[in-house]
Amino acid sequence: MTKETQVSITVIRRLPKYYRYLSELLQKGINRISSQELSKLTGFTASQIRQDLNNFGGFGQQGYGYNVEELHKELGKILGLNKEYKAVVAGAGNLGNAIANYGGFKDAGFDIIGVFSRYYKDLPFDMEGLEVRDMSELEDFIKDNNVDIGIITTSKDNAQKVADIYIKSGIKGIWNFAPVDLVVPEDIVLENVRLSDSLYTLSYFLKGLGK
Amino acid sequence: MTKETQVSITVIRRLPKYYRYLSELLQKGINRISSQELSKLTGFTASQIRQDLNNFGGFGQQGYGYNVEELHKELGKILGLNKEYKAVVAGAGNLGNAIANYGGFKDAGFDIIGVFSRYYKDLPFDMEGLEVRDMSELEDFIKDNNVDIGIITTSKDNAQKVADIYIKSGIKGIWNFAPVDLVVPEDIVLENVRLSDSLYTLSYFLKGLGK
DNA sequence: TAGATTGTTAATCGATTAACAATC
DNA sequence: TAGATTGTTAATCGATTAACAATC
Repeated sequence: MTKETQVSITVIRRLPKYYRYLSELLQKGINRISSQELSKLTGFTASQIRQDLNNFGGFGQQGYGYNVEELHKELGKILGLNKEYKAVVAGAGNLGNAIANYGGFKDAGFDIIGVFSRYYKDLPFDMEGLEVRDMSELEDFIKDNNVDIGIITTSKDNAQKVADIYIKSGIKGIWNFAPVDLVVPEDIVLENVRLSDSLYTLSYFLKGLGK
Repeated sequence: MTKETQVSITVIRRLPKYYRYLSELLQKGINRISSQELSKLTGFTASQIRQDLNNFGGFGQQGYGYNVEELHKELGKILGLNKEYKAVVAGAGNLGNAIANYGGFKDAGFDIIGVFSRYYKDLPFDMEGLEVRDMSELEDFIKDNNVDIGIITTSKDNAQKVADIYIKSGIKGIWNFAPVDLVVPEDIVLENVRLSDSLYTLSYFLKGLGK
């Protein structure tokens, strides 16, 4: 709706870090911060910080800096954290369990309202209060509850199948933990978490150390 | 030791994807691939792929392309996946549990040989066969077993304390899941997994969809 | 050999940094 | 007002893409 020209993904991926530090400052009761101070905290240059923020508007004030509370609120809006999202998890293994039970997402407005598994009949462990449903109910559940986000913590072999169900059911965003590149229509937002890629990167630099 | 001039982090982070597709090709019994075909698979341009690989050597052959098995092996070496690493997990919550029990890391040469918790006395759930030790034993355990990698799945409040123990004990790499920026000496390799950053990024694009 | 595809140099594009006038 | 710090333009740097000679 705004004329706002496409902001680059590199900028977007820095926003959560700004948001995190602003949350801390807010908690500490600090109500003013300059790009230079924010630079010390985040490790980004002051210049870059000002450039980044100015993609979304002039939140600062010359000679003063930025108001912590205001900037925090604005970044929250930009990231969509002022909204409530409903999410489901498909794949009730250890990782699905961890994601479904991590309280921090709920606090940020992401409410996980269902967990689904193919192995409903004999799950290997207790899901800690969260009722685990059979995968066959996934589609109806999403439609009935207007679920926004589908989380995939299945094995890589089942991930695309689950994604297809998500897409068919009208989900808008997929948070994928399976190590596959999912095929999704372009109006579906896909965000991948690549745990082994991250570990391999660590390994690369360890090797450089001569280990 | 090699004269190899510092390869940029953006290149490094693409390597695991190449490696993943080459593993797949290998499994399918395909033994030859061109940069153009690899481009179709990965979504990177053929030109970029050739540039990336040539940071590490000329693995291809004019008129032919790349030998899948050879390139796979070379990338494995570059990423350090031909080595064995010992790792420990600090923080035996849901996420620590998931990481410690995920078999895939073991297969890639990362052996998690210990799990540590502050709440050893009354862990809220069973750790599935993995013995959970008290945090007080962490330092000696690392020294006695020559542990390479320390994984942090504690709350953010305890993460730096754990990192300090890791550093003191001689660990070389830290894989951090806690949402804090850890302070570590520069000879320690630090790799962060930012789950909420990833979720916030998803949220940003969902919002753009008008949700 | 003719065709294909690399390795590499040069051109382009985008992102970061520097600089400074505007202004609180 | 004087000092500080933004917003923004210009300069630099780095990464991606294009092009093509080398060569299998």
